[in-house]
Amino acid sequence: METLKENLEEKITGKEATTPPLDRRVQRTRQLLRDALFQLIAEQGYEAISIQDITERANLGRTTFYLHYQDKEELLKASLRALLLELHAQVEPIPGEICPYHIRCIRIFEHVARRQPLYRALLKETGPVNIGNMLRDYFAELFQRYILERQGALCVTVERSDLVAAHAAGSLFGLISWWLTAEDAPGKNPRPTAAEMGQLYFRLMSQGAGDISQATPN
Amino acid sequence: METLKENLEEKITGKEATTPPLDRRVQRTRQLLRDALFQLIAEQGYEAISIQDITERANLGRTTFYLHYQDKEELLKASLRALLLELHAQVEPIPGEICPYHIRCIRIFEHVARRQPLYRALLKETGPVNIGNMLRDYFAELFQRYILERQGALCVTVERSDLVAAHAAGSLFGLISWWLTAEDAPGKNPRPTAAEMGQLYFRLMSQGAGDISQATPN
Amino acid sequence: METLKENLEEKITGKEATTPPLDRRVQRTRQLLRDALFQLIAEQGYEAISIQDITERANLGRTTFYLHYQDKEELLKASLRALLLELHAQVEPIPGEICPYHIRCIRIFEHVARRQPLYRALLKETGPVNIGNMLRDYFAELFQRYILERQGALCVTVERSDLVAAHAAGSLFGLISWWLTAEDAPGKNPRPTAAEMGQLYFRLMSQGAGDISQATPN
Amino acid sequence: METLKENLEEKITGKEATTPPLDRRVQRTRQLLRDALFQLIAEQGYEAISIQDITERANLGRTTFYLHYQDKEELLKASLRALLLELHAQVEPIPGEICPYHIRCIRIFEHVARRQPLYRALLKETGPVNIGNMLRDYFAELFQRYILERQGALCVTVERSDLVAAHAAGSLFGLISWWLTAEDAPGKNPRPTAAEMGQLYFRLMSQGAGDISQATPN
DNA sequence: TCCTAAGCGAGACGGTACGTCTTGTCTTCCA
DNA sequence: TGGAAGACAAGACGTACCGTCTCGCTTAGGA
Repeated sequence: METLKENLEEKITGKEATTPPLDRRVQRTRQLLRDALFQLIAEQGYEAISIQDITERANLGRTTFYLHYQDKEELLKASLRALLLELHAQVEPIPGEICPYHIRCIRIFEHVARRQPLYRALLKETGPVNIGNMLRDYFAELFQRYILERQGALCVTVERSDLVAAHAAGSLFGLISWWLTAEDAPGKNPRPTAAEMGQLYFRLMSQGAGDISQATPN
Repeated sequence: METLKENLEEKITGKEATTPPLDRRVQRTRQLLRDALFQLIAEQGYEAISIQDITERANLGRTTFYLHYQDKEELLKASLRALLLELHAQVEPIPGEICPYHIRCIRIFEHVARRQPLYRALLKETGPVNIGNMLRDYFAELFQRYILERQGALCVTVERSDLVAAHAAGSLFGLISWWLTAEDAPGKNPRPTAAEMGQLYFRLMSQGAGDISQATPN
Repeated sequence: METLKENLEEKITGKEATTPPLDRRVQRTRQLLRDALFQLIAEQGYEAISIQDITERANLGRTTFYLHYQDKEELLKASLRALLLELHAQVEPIPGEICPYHIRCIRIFEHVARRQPLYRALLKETGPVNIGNMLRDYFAELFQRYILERQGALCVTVERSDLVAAHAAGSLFGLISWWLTAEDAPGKNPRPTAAEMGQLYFRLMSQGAGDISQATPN
Repeated sequence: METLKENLEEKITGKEATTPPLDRRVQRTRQLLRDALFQLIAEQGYEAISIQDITERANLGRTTFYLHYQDKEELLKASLRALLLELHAQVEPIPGEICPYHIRCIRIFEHVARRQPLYRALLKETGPVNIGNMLRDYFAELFQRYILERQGALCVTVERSDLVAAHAAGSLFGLISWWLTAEDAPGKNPRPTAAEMGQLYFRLMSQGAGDISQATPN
């Protein structure tokens, strides 16, 4: 069950992992590029950024960028992989820890809260890579694992586990999106806390929004 | 409650609606541009399209594009508004018709099925506009309307109706995404039909995926 | 010897003369265009003017321009022909009048003085038509006529009369250019009057700048 | 008295002279652009040339043009400066050489003869820069220098030396124009040689076209 | 008096060139 | 060898004019 984490780690270091030590300068340069990208995304959104912008922010020459990444997109992917790894580390129980699922749900929202400006930018304007889809895929994998563990206890047959995972991931994605966009206007209900969001999400997953089967509108 | 439809209609025709006749040539030209855009999106994805491409496909001069739209993005928005209007027309009950919600859910998937290649491209690679968010917003509005009608019958208080709408929309989005991506490989379960998807979606909404509260994995 | 005047008149009215009456409105419209052009040339120079500018200044629709002239250039030519006709009328002696050549020289500068802003703009920045060449050609023709009348009295053989005409025209052109550009700064010699310029020009033509044959500079 | 040459050299190399080495590639590229421009001017005239045309002829990318010159006009100016420098080098006596003015006049026409096609195009159709005026200004400077050296020997007072220079330059310009345009038709006088033109020009300058003061035409 | 042809305005359209911006490649130096 | 600097090709962008066209309005002059 550690495959996910390993997968992510592999993905993040990517081909970088192949040449093991890899000159510290190189590592430092790449880190500078990644940091610059995330800073700029939070400020202007992904689309508006040029490679020039990134290297200027990172105090590097434009040519240097191409020594490490082919594309703005490749850099984005690498950076997102790092972000997901961070998410994973903060959500999954540490070995030996008992951590029921609803706690993990809360932890997800806590992670998002910590990185609020970045997520806000990422979710609002999605570049060619579609961070949304990447997140959804990760969430789907997360839930599929759970469903497989609990098979039989759910009203959904295992064969459709991927489908349910898509449902859960989509919902989570929608909720995060709503949460980051919701304003804390006076007179309105205050924006829920991360814990409340996590609880609510868990309830929506397990029980749905209520029995609406006899609805006959119009 | 017809505001949505009216809104959409207003938005699509936009300022075009103000000067009622608006030279048929203009209407035709804009239609050509919209059609060309959707064709090309299905073929290459949004990002890869240049304005040159669009006008060539539409058999128009490049300059003409700028007489009608500022941006590739503006054209996309107008086109998406038209698509949503189409969706709306196919989902909402015609006056006098009785159409319970689960039927509407099925109709949504039927609409998607009809426009499969387009949706596949739109959902996969999202440009600056994020069709996903637009769809989610529409779905959210759809469900919020329903929740308001049925308030009391749901386990969610009305004050959080927008939150639940975000959940429902996100889930729907996730399911559509999964549905369009799922392949019909032999040995695997066959891809569900639109009706099955609609039913399933309705059940997930109303009852959730099952009681998973006592989960203690890991 | 009146061919020149007739030529000019023919040229100005151009094909317009073919359909004799030619609706007064048409005449008026063309006049408006010509006036607008000269105004704008004096203000911005020829190159910077767009057809839009001309028609706006003339209070006409852009399409209307093309009903009368093919080009900005064609309009310029027509306008210049009118200007040359004016020059001719003011320089040539009226029938019966005795008018020695040095008087005509003065009249040329008087004409230029009257139209100062226009000439300044025309000489400084020459468009594709090269008003300079047109003027030079006219001057050359003027002097050639004189040379032919006086043949024998000049140190230049008749066979080279066109050459001398080119010399005279070029010089005149240079002097006008200098005259229109020279500023009347305090401490400097005051800018010569039109009469002085005419006299000087006549002297330079007939006697040259002085005997410089024994020069051995450097 | 060497200021002129130095001025010209400064102007040609322009700011390019400030960073002495200036990558040979840059020098080569600019040379290619200049050559392409002159070729095309001789073929089609200045106005008809697009920047595209220039860079294609020079085997360069269109963008590259803008790395070196702002405008077609700026390139023209730079090219003309080089041409004038060439003229200057061929006309002025080399140090120690004794070269009376009438010889220099001949050399001017010899230079023009060498560059015939170019000059023909430049004089006929003058773009916004007006090569004519640039040449005239150079000629004027040339003659003003001479007049200052010989002051007293001329019938024109020194205070008006600029005026006489304008006369001389204009005349020279007119003669060159005529010379390049004159055709060598059978039955007509043969086109004069460069030496003849130089001699003639010198005589027209020093003695004028003859005494025409008692003319009473018409 | 009507009505019919012409002048004219408005503006959609295709086309060409412009000057700018970004990308990715390459080459040359420097540490 | 990693990185800086920067020339260069390629190509899309949005803008500005151009010249053509179609559509109606108005305004005479001839029936």
